[in-house]
Amino acid sequence: MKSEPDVYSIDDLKRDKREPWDGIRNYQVRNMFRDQMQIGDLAFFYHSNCKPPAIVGVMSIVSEAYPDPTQFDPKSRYFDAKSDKENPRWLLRDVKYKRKLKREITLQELKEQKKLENFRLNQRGNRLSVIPVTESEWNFILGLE
DNA sequence: GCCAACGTTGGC
DNA sequence: GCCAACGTTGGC
Repeated sequence: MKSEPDVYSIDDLKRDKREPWDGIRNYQVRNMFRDQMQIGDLAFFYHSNCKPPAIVGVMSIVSEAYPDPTQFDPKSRYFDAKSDKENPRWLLRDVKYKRKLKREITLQELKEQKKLENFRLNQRGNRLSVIPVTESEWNFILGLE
């Protein structure tokens, strides 16, 4: 799961311990939140749009999917005037801090790994901010730590 | 700052 | 339903 560190970083999550992962405005990600995730699932925290982009920590999914309140807040940058309270368009899940990696695993390093050729993060043009990770990819990446 | 690779919007 | 124009993401 990607976040820009100057907006919300792994250290922010370490401080907050638990946080709603709000601001998702992409239908594919919305559907993943709704259908694919389960409470207890683990996720990597990825710092995007920074130097260097890297996987920096591990967190867990700790809630079911529920409506993202920022879509109804006109003051929020994530406000969506077309969303309806009766039928909310955007969902989120709460995540909980688990740990920081012992060291950052940079995108560059991930791209150098033959075993991660098919990893979605490594594929060009991939702009999804939440990306599925297979169990073998997960274990391999943790082995790089 | 550039730009590739999307996703979204809206006219037709 | 098509597609041009526009907006966004995010690596570089």
